[in-house]
Parts: sequence; C-alpha cells; structure tokens
Amino acid sequence: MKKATIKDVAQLAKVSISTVSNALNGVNVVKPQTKARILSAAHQLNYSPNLMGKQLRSGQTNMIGVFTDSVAGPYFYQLIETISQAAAAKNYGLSVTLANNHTALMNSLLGNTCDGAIIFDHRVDDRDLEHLAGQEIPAVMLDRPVSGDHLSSIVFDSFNESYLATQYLLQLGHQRIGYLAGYDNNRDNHERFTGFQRAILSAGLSLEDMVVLKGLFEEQAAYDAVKTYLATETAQPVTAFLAGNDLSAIGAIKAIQAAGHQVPKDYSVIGFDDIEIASYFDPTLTTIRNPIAKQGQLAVTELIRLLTTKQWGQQQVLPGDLKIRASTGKR
Amino acid sequence: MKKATIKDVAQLAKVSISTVSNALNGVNVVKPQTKARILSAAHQLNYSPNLMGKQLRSGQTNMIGVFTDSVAGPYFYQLIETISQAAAAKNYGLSVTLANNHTALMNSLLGNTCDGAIIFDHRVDDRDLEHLAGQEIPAVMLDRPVSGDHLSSIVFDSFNESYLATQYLLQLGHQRIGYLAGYDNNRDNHERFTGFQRAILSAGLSLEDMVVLKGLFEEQAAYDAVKTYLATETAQPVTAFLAGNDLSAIGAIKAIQAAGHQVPKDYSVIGFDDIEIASYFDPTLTTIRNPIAKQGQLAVTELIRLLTTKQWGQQQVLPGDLKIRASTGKR
DNA sequence: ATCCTAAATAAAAACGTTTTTATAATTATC
DNA sequence: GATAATTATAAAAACGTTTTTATTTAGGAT
Repeated sequence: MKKATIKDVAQLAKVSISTVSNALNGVNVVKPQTKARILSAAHQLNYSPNLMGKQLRSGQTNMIGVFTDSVAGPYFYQLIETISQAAAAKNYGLSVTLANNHTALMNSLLGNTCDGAIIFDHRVDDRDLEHLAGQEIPAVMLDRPVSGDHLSSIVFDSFNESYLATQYLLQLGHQRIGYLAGYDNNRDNHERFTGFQRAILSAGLSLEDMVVLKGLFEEQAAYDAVKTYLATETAQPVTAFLAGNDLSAIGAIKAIQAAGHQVPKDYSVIGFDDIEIASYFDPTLTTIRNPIAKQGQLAVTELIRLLTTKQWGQQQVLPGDLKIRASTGKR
Repeated sequence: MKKATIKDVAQLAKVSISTVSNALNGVNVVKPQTKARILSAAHQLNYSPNLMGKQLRSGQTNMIGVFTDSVAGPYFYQLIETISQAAAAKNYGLSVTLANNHTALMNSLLGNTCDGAIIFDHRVDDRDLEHLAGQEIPAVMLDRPVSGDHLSSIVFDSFNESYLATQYLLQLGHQRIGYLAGYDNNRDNHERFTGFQRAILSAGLSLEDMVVLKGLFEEQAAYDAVKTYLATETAQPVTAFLAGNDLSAIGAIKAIQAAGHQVPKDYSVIGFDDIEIASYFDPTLTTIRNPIAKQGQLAVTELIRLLTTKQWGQQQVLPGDLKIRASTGKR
C-alpha cells in the first residue's frame, strides 16, 4: 500500500481536499459529523501529511535547524540536549544537520528546511552569513561573535576565563607557567592565549619566562609536547600548565606522571571546558566550566526573538567559572 | 532582498525555468553559452534551490534520517559520527531529528522528510513500525531486533556479552556476584540479566546465592544501592558486581571505596558499554565494549540496501568484547 | 528554396499541501 | 414563501521545483 495523500482521504470521506485540510488542522468550520467521517477515513488509511507539501505551501517549517560539522564530544550533546528542550518548550521541532562539505552545508542552510538556524560550524564564513541574512534566514552563531540583520551570537568569554585561570595559578605562587596552545586559527585558542598573556603582564611578570607548547586540543599531542619539554632540562622549569582544553590537560598530566612527577605536588594543571571526564579523572581536573546549558537555551530564545520580531540581532557573551579540583595546588 | 527562486533566475537570464533547471542540474542539453548566462544569473541572485520544492517534485530527499529521543551520552555521538561518515561516503545527507513527543516523532518519520530512517527510540512500537512499512519507508532499528518488509535491525548481543562477563568473574574465583539491574522495560537490561543467570546456572551455582540490586543505569542509583547493601552485614557477602552499564559500575565503585574497601582487591566490578570515562576512571574499568562504529556503518549500508533493492529486511546481531582493565581481579 | 532531422528551448503538468475564492446548503428574517 | 444571511463545502490557485511534452531554432541534405 502506497502512502495515502490528502486526496485519498478526501475520496474515501466523499469530501473535497480543502475540507479535509480544514478538519485535520482544526479550522473550526467543518460540521462535526463530516469531521468525524474525515478523521475516520484518515485513520483508516494511516494518513499522515507530507511535510514537504505542507511546508512548501505554508512557507514555514516549525523547525529549528542546528548546523554543525561534528557532534563528537560531550560539549555537543550537552548543548544539543538543552537546545532540544528549549525548542520543544516553544513548540519547535529540532533537526540537526551534519553536512559533510561546504556546498552541502550551504544548500541545506539556504534550502528553507528550517525557519531559523543555530550554527556551530567553522566552515561558515562571513560571506556565507551575508547570504543567509540576505535571504532573511535568521541565525544564531555559537562559535564566534557576529552581529547584523537577522543574525545574533552567543559565545563564551574565553578571554576573561583564561585571564582568571592564569590569575589563579599566579595566586597559588606559580611564577613560570606553560601554555598548551590549541589550533592556530581557532577563536577560542586565540582568546585564551591573549587572556593568559594579559594576566601575566598585569602581574608584572615577563612573557619571556613563560613557555608555549603545542597541545592542539588533543590528549596525544599534549602528551608528546609536555613529555618533550620535561625531557629537556631547564634551569628554571615551569611549575604549572594552562591547557587549551581539558583533553590536552589530561595529556599533560599523563606525561607529567609518566616522567615520574606528581600532580599537583610538582606541577599544577588546569584545563578548559569541564568535560565529563574532568571529574572522573585522577586527579580530578581543575578547569573552567562554560555554561553550556545556558548557551543552548539562550540560542533558542534569541532565535525565536529574531524569528518573531524580525529585529536586528545582538551579541551575547557568557562568563564561565573556575571549577577548582585536585589538579592544582600551591607551589 | 527576498530569497530568489528559479523564476527570478529564469527572468534574469531571459530563459524558461525548465532550461534553468536543466542547466543547474547538469542535464547536458543546454547550450554552453546559455548555461553560462544562467549560472551567472544564479550567482548574481545568490540563488539556491528550495529543497521543499525540489524534494516534493522529485520524490526523494537524498537524506538519511536518524530518529532518536535523546543524544545524551557518549554512545550516541559515537554512533552518529560513524553514521554521518558512512552516509556521506554514499552521498547521502544526514539529518538527526529529536522529537519531543510521540506524535511529533511519527509525523516527522512519516512526513517524507527522508528517504529512509535509522531509529533509536524506544517510543516507536510495533504498530508504528507497521505504519512505516505500510508506507514503504525503509527503516533500520537499533534498539531492538525486528524484521519485516522494508525493516531491518542491528543490535548488540547483550545476552552473550553478559554471559561471557559473568563467566570471566566466575573464572576469577568469584562465587557470589551482585547484579546491578537497569530499567525494567529495557531490552538490554533483560538480555543482560538472563545472560548473567544462564552463566551462573551453567557453572552449577545457584541463583539464590546471587544478589540483585537496582542500579537503574545511573551512577547515583547504583551508588545508593551498593552503599545500602554494603551496610547490611551478610554472612557471605558478594565479592563482585556485574553492573548493567558503565555508569552504574562507577557508582558501585565509588560506594565501595566510600565504605572503606578497595577495588579490585576486595570487590571486582565490571560494566557495559566502554564509555569514554571507563578508561579514565581510577581504577580503569573492566567493561564490555560494543562495536558502536560497526553498528553505525552497518545501519547505513543496510538502509541503503533496503532503499535500492527493496528487499525484505534482516536482523543482525553484533558481538561485543570484554575489555579487561583494572577494576577486576582474582578473588 | 524545401524538407527533414537534431538540438535547444519553452510550455505545461505534476508533486501534496494550504489558502483564497467561489458555490452550495442551511438557517434566519420578514 | 421569498430573500438575506450564515454556514458548510467545493473548486481553484499557489508554493518552487522537476519532468514530460510541445515548440522553436539551426543545420544538412536534397
């Protein structure tokens, strides 16, 4: 049995398709008796409306689209989980699109498959955003601050978080700190690094005394970098590491332990993100926790605001907080 | 500027919409010169096709839909990540739909928004599956074995995995084992429990000597259950726990440690799933690892087979393997 | 030039809906 | 018991595409 259309229902109920549409969509003009007949026919045929037809005609999808290049890692599922709940509360469906390449991404973004988009995808550049805005598709960016018509962003205050984390290490008495950098072109990495530098300078210390290693946001890369560093004897070695994220912090700790030292006795280590592992790892990881849930909720609220009021978008910057655990201690 | 349609492109290029369609979709009948004109017009107008129109007319979406009630937890993102890659390799887009209630779910599933579905959602019951099959929407189920027309399933061999895990504990010399049960209505829980029971009986032991606690697949619940159990002095206490999943295993270990005992010296603990935390936890967790990546790949392959050959579906059961780490030891 | 064929383009139909407009049926008013 | 007003239903248009069918144009052969 092929999928039944509204025509089939109309035929079976001996009625026109417009009446079926009205009956099914609760437009209160159809006689109870006919409505019952239609409902029964629809049920009998297992009818469910074709969403393409529906959305094409009505011009709206009642869907929020999340566009991302990867769902890997705890950050994403926490984020998506809250977005899902917030969207449901506002009676929007949620569809997460994982596009493999840039054209597929833009086609799906510009293809009117959702009323508005939440974007966490580094492949979307400024020109793409212009297209979006030009076609009046409201979007909320989560990976970098933007603003413009139909465009908002909700990002974390990476600079300040890093500044505070560095201050905390300095306060514990660490004078020489190693920074485990992430990807070069990454906004968070850049912000965190400048936050780190600013805190050092504000404390009257010299950047010359600090060490920058390549952690690349990965456990293995961080492990290798720290291992190599520890192997080269220095007159005045670093006593703490500020890692670009939790994974590289874990890599650093493993390298430190592998070299026969202890955390936090010999070296303090601090990460970013507060991923799930952070509180299960031994030692539990001091880290900066981002308000992921809040970001997700705000993204939905803001998108719906753009959708309904058609106002100019806005930037929002969320502060994170330092979660002190067992991987940091006094020098 | 409103979104440009194929009509606008046609008008600007001084050509009919069918020619535009042909030019844009690479149908090789349009003169190079006109094609260039059309492409230029499309570019100039920032044209991108409306997918609803496209899909409505062509009757296919080139999309695989993943339907689930939750993306929480490492299992899902690993699964979705592999599904995404497998789909991309076969030139299918991926759309993950998180529906909040049953009607929304079924509407979206039956709404022709994708060519085929991969379903991981306990809310989809047998009647729903009949509807699906009746409307010729191919689907692959991941949370329980089914078969039928247009329907396949790829599940883990929970029974056997549990049987092997229990055998391993017995082999280590544990004669009394506690089972930390999950949700009552959960298939995995049921399979795992019967696997456990069968292994006990096969070894000639009595189920009377075993203890069943409610772990509910959660860390906290497991913690509480084990804490309570340990507090009640028994003549012949359990020396090992088989937990329904890794989270409850971790809860159990924490409770054991909190009561002043050691793992694996005093109690061995074994989990299921091999979540990310399992190898970071202290002690690292012995667990049964499911081939999640394989499940994802197979799901896509099988769905595409259903899609293209229109054959009767099939069941597939994947074996997991025991990952021995530090949370288990000889009695 | 005339006709034929092939190539290129255009026109029209179709997909499944909702929405707008038109018609039919019922009820109310006098 | 006719007409107006209201209510219920039907018909037609529209959404943006692709696809099928029709028409025009160009190029050869006669």
